Amino acid sequence: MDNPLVKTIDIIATILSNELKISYEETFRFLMEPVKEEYADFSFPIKRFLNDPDKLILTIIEKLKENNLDIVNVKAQSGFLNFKFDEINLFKKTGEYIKNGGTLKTKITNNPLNVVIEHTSANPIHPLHMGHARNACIGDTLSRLLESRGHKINRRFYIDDMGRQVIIAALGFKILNNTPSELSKTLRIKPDKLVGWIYAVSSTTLDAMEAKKKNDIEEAEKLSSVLIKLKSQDPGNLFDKLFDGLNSLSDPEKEISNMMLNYEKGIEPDKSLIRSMTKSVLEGFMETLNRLFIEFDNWDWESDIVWKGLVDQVISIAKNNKYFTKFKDADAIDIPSIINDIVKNDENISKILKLPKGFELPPLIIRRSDGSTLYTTRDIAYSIFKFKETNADRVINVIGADQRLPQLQIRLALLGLGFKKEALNMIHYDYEIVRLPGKSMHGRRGEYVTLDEVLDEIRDRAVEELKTRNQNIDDKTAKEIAEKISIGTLRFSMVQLNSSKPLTFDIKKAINLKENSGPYLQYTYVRALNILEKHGKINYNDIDYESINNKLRRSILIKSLKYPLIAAKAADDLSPEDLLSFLISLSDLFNQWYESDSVIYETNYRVKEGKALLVEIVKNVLNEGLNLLGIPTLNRI
RNA sequence: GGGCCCGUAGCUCAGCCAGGAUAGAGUGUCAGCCUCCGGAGCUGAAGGGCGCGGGUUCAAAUCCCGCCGGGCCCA
Repeated sequence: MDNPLVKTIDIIATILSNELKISYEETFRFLMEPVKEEYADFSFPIKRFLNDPDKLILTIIEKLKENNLDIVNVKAQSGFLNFKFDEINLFKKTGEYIKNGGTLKTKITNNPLNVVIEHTSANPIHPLHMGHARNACIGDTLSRLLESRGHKINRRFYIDDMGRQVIIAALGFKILNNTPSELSKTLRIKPDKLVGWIYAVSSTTLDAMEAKKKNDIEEAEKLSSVLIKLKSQDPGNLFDKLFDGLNSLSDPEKEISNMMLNYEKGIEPDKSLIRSMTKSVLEGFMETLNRLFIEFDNWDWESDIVWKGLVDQVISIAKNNKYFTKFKDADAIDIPSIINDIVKNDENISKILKLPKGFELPPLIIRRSDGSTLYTTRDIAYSIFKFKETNADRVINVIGADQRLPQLQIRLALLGLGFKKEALNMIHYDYEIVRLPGKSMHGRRGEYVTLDEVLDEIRDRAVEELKTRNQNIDDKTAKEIAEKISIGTLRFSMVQLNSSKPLTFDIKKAINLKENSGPYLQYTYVRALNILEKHGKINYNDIDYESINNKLRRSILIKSLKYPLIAAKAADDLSPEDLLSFLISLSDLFNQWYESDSVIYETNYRVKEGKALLVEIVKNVLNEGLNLLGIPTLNRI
C-alpha cells in the first residue's frame, strides 16, 4: 500500500512509460525533484523525449481522475513536465491513509532479487579499525536499504584464514604454547586485541631477523625501536618468550610454509590452533559489530572453500577450458584472449565490466608451479559459491578501491570459464581509505586506532556533553544515551561521503556534534517525539486539513511523503548517502517550523490536530530512515 | 612507463553516470534570536562560476580530447 503521493507518481510514471515507449524503471529514474521548490513538487525532463507534451498532459489528468487521485496539477514549462500537488486534498487523503495504519516505508520494487552482500571481511589478525568501519557501515546500510526495497538479502563475511599473516600470528601462539581464548580470558583482554599484539610482535620480530641477516642495519634499528614500543604494550609478560622463541628458530620461513601447507591439508595440531585463533578474533569482531547493530547471515571460511574441494573444481574446470594456458611454468587463465574474444566484441559486457581502455592485462595465475593455489583462485571459487548458495541474482562485494584490478581479473576469469551470469552480476562496491589526522596505520607494526577505541572516545565525550546540558541526568542513563550517540555519529560519518572519496575522520570534529551529523537527526527525532508526547492522541476526525495551506507546513508534508520514493531511488542507485542528505534536509525544514510555529500552543483546536498529524508523519519518516541507516533512535537526549 | 579514482565557496562536500530552469548544502567568519513545544536549535549577511586549455551541442560543472596537481594499482 503506497501513500497518495507515491501512488500518484507511480501512475504518472506508468503513463509516461507507455506513452514515451521507455521502461518504467527509466521513467522512474528521471522523475526528479526540481532544483527549486517553486517550480514544482516533482519534475520530468520531457524535452529529452518529446517536443509537444500537451496531449500527454491530458492523458495523465484523465488517468488520475479514473483512479480517484485528482490531487495534482500538470504543466509544461521550459522543457519540464511540472507536477504540483493540491496540498489540502493530499493532506486529507494522507490523514486517512495514516489513520488506517498506512506507513511511510521504501516503495517496494517490481523486480525483487536475491542479493548477496559481502562486506567487512577483515583479516582475522587484529581488531577492526576505521577502514573496516567504513566497509561495515556501507555494507550494512546497503543491506538494510535493499532489504527495505523488497529484495532478499544475504549478508556474508569472508574469513580470510589462509593468508600468510594468519599463519604468522598462529606461529606466535605456537611459541607461547597457549591458546588465544585461554590467554585472553586470564589476561582479561579482548581476543582480537591480543591477537593483534601477538601478530605485530611476531611479524616485526621476523622482519628484524631478516634485516639482520641481510645486514640492513638501518632497517634493523627501525624495527627494534618498534619492538621496544610493542614491548611496552605487553599485556602480560609475553614479549620475551615470544621474541626469544622466534629468534631461536633456525629457519622461520620454512616453519611458516610448513604450517601453511599443513593448514591447507587440514593437518593437526596446526589446523586446530589456526581455527581456534581465528575464532577468537571473530568473537572480538562480533562484539564490536554488535555495538553497531551489524550482523551477518553467514561466515564463510576460506579454508572451508579449499577443504570442500571447490578450489580444485575451479582448477579442473580451467584445465578443460580453451582459455587455459601456461605462464612461466604455472597454470594460468588467458585473460588477454578473454578480453579479445568476449569483451571487445560486446559493447554491453565491456560497459558492465568497465574495462580500462587500451590496458594490457597479463594472464591470471591460478596455481603456482609448486602446486599451491593463490588468493585469487580461492576468490574465484568463492564467487561461484556465493551465487550458488542462495541462488543469487546479484552479488555485491564491498571491498577497498585498491582491489580494483584483482576484482576485475576475477570477473574476467569467470567470464572466460563460462560463468557469464556470475561475471556480469558481481558488483565491486569500492570505497576509498579512511584517514585519521596525525595518525599512521601499520597493522604489521601494531600501529592503528581501533574501532572500539573510537567508539569509546566519542561516547565519553558525549557523556560529558550530556552532563553539562542536564545536571540531573544519572550516570547510567547518560552512558546509555551516549553510546547511541556515538553509534549515530560513527555510522553517519562513514556513509555520508561518496565512497569514491578518501575520508578523513577527525574525532574532534565528529564529537563536535554539529549539524549534518547523526546526532542532529537523533535530536530532531526526539523533538518530534516530545511534541507528540505532550500533545497526546491525535483526533483524526477533528483535523482541519486546510491548515496545511502554509508554506512551511506544505513543504514538510510533500517532502515527507516523497520519502518512499527517495529511499527507493537510493536503493536502486546503491547510494545510501542520498537517503542521508534527504533526512538532513527534512530535519532542517522541521526545525525551522519548530522555531516559528508552535504545535502545543496552537489555539485553534482543529488546526492543532492537523499540526500534530504533520509531526506524526515526520516522526515516522525519521524513524524509518534512521532505522535504514542503522542509527538508533532516542527517547530523550 | 601504463591504467583507474579525485580536483566545485576559506574548509568538508552534493550536483557529473542518464547535458537543459538564476551552480546547492554544511562548516567557518560576521550580525542577530532564550517571559513561548528541550538552543546539539533558529534568522540574516558576505563568499565560488565549477583545476587549466580546446572541442561537440540550440544548451556543458556534466560528454569528448589534451594538459596540470593529489591518491591508488600494475610494471
